[in-house]
Amino acid sequence: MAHARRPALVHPEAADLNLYAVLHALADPTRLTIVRTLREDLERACGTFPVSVAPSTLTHHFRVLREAGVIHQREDGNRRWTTLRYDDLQSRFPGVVDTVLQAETGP
Amino acid sequence: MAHARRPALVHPEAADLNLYAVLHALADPTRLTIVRTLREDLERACGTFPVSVAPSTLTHHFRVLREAGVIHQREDGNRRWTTLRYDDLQSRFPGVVDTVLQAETGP
DNA sequence: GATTCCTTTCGACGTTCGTCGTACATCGAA
DNA sequence: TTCGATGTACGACGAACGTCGAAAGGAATC
Repeated sequence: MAHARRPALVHPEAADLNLYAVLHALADPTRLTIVRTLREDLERACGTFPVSVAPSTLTHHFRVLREAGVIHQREDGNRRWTTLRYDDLQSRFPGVVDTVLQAETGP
Repeated sequence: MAHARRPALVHPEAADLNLYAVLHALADPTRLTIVRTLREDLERACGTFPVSVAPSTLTHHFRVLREAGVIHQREDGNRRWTTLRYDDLQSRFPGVVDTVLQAETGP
């Protein structure tokens, strides 16, 4: 049996994604910056996002995004790699992510 | 000089609409129901929305929507008529309202 | 082993949220 | 003028939020 490492990361099923939770997750500048970065870069480690908050605050924002089903995180040694669950979001809430990102930057 | 009636309702300018405030305003079932109703019916009085919360709670939700610039309210005697600021929203954040409403009802 | 790096957990803080009941103000109608 | 209908203002409540610092964990490296 494998050693008990960190507690396994919880990701909701695509079918369980909740629109209100997703909208709430997107309604924050720091988190929307994370989403935008992932929309362009596919996968990144936690510490490499262009945001300026304390590390523990960043962890909090990642949890909000993860529990809303917006991002997926996987462990890899020391690092935690993050991806956008774009296909799941697109299938449940078509166009929401892109429309919101487009709205943030302006026309 | 005119009598001091109710305090005048405050509506932000279209140029001042804030995406995070709008998303937050939409991230609630009661408020999204209000928006959907207005998207279909143009103008309604406060008490005629298909929601089930206390009147004072409804007033709170209207204030959140109004201060985010999502709705417009005008006084008319006893009543307060509410409309969706669809054109303003569309010009500042194109597609956001319709995409979100569509996402709520599902494919 | 010791050290360093990346990230989390915990506790704390002030703020905001969604909800409600009560009281109040206004208007139109009886 | 009195009454009912409409909607607000206020205060309260528990819960959640966004933020941070301190401490700790695990993994990689020395």
